[in-house]
Amino acid sequence: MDVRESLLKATIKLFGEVGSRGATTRRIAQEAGVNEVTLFRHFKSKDDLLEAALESLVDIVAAKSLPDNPVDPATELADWARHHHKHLHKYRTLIRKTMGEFDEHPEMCECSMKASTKIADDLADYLKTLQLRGLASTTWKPHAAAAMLMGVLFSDALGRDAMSARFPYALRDAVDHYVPLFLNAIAVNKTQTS
Amino acid sequence: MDVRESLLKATIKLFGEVGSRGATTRRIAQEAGVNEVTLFRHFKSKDDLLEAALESLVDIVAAKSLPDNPVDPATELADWARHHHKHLHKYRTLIRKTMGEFDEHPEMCECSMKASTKIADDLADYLKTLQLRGLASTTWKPHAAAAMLMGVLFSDALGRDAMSARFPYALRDAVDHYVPLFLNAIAVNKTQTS
DNA sequence: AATCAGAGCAAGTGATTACTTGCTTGCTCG
DNA sequence: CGAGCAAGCAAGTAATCACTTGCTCTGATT
Repeated sequence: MDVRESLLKATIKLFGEVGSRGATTRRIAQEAGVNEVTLFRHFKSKDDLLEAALESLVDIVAAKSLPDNPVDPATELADWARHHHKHLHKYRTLIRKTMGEFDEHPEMCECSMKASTKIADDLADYLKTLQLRGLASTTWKPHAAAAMLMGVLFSDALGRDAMSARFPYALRDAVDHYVPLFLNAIAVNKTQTS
Repeated sequence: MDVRESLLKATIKLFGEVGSRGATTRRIAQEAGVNEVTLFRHFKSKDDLLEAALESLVDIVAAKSLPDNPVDPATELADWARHHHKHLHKYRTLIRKTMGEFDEHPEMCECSMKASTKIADDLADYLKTLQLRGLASTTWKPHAAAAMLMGVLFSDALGRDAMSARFPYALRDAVDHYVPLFLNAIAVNKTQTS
């Protein structure tokens, strides 16, 4: 594996475990299996490395999107929610660290925020289409509804290991509890699929 | 003001700004207007001080609770949501830092998690009462619904300064968008109040 | 065979960290 | 007056941090 690539990978891993101040250049180099000096030959500073590492990760998350032409909102939203809930949970420690360091290093976290905003916009667009086609009520704002679904997925994925009492149902069943509630919230016309 | 008290206050302020690793004992002492040595005469270590500081803060949040006997769910939930949304937003930087440091210092954050769990339990109890009295649908689990409302308040309060595009409405109006959606979600019987 | 870029290694820089020690100062209570 | 306690102050400890310098080695290319 490329030296630069393994440095980025090691940085992401350590940053998720111990944050930017805990991920020392020595530990990163050791984790990547290279000399510390080599690290500084590839990146001009630690901040430079951190920024590059976070940017390299964002590409992965952007993938999954909702269909332009809604056919079965219940199923489509459930699939979408399951996908993003899984991702949020997988990267939960890293996301927690990113949030904690936002106020000190906003430029470092900017790409993460952009990714999250893009996902929210996609969802809001989809919800607006539902409204336009008469598949859902029109009493709510798409961005507010999007915030609602994303909010519960986010806080579940990030909070269930810290506050297990707040989420007394299995991780894999979580989305099945939230999506029906959300469908009620936006008043989707019931179109049973089986 | 008491020396110990001003140390706790300074710790909370700095921790919210720069996290535990950034809040050095020197800066804390300076912020509190006391000598660094005095800090160590009151707290045996920096970790000891941090834990005491976070604990001293939790008492404030516990206050507001929902009525045992629901009369007007729409108004009661809106009041409750506004109150907690305000608190979450006020302490957003501190909460972000706490989340970021959870994996490294879980014992330090435990009291925060307990406070959050208590609030969620209160809400879940209230929602269960709504179900028992026939004021809402019974197709959902109280904890899942509670997670939904708290989730959107949480992610709005913590995310709107970092991702303003995701929340294209004023902070003060946010709750007014979320609560109607939530009332739909749990299918509260419409009881207009005016 | 000669060259040269990329990586390792040993050592060291100056700054900063949490925390300690020894001593002095000032306030309060009897 | 005098005892005792709480705080300030100067200085120092050992560790760790990001980052640099100078040199050596290796392997591919020309």
